[in-house]
Amino acid sequence: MSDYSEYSKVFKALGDTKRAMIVDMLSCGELCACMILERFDMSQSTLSHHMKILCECGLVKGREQGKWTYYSLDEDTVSEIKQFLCRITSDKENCMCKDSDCCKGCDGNE
Amino acid sequence: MSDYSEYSKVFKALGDTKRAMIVDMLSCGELCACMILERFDMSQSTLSHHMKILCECGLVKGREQGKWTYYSLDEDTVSEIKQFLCRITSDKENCMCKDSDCCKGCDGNE
DNA sequence: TCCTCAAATTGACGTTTATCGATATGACGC
DNA sequence: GCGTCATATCGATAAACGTCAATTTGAGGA
Repeated sequence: MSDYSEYSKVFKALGDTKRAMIVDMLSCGELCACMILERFDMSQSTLSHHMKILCECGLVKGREQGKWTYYSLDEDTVSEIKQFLCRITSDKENCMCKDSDCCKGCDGNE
Repeated sequence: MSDYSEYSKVFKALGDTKRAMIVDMLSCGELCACMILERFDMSQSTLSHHMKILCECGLVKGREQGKWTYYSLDEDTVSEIKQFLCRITSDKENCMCKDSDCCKGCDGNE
């Protein structure tokens, strides 16, 4: 049904403080790598690595223009991950937990 | 301003497939550890470790009752993490990126 | 008071991650 | 074509992570 492992990549990406900050920065619009780098105390190779992770999970898109690479949020993925987060944290009428032998607690079940 | 590292813990917790599944299970209501364990192919100590991580980041609450421990989602944290996700992914009028030397792109800035 | 059972903790392991410096790639201007 | 600049990739390293089996803790029942 829901692809946990796909979205886990996104959560893993957001699980790093600096990557969460990068996402926050990009939420205001496209930025080129050097602008992002300026804001952080990290090497260029480390930033590049973080951007790769953000891109690979789908949260961020890269657009190359000459020497520069511009990054921006992928709004589709953003909205998907929000939906996913809502889905796994909200009660479901037909949840698997509602049938048979789950959600009764140990007492009622043994 | 916003405490990235606090919420990064929550994302890190959700970044593991199995923990995301556990959250999904708990969204339908309280469950005791043994019920969760039944659903997974993992050792009891591994489950206990995952539950600890989920509790420590605030996503899940544990309630001990006799021999058993019942787990449930902490709705406050759930709502906070949703808000945080929205915040870092949506455009902000007074975003730090809107001032001075950011968001102009490299061309306009050097 | 024992024994049993649920859960947490410990210690070990192999894997993944974050980071860096160094190097490679590829675009631009001369 | 040659330096320079922006990024990406590589290789190394130390820390963090997921997992298990074994042990400990603590509650309940005989």
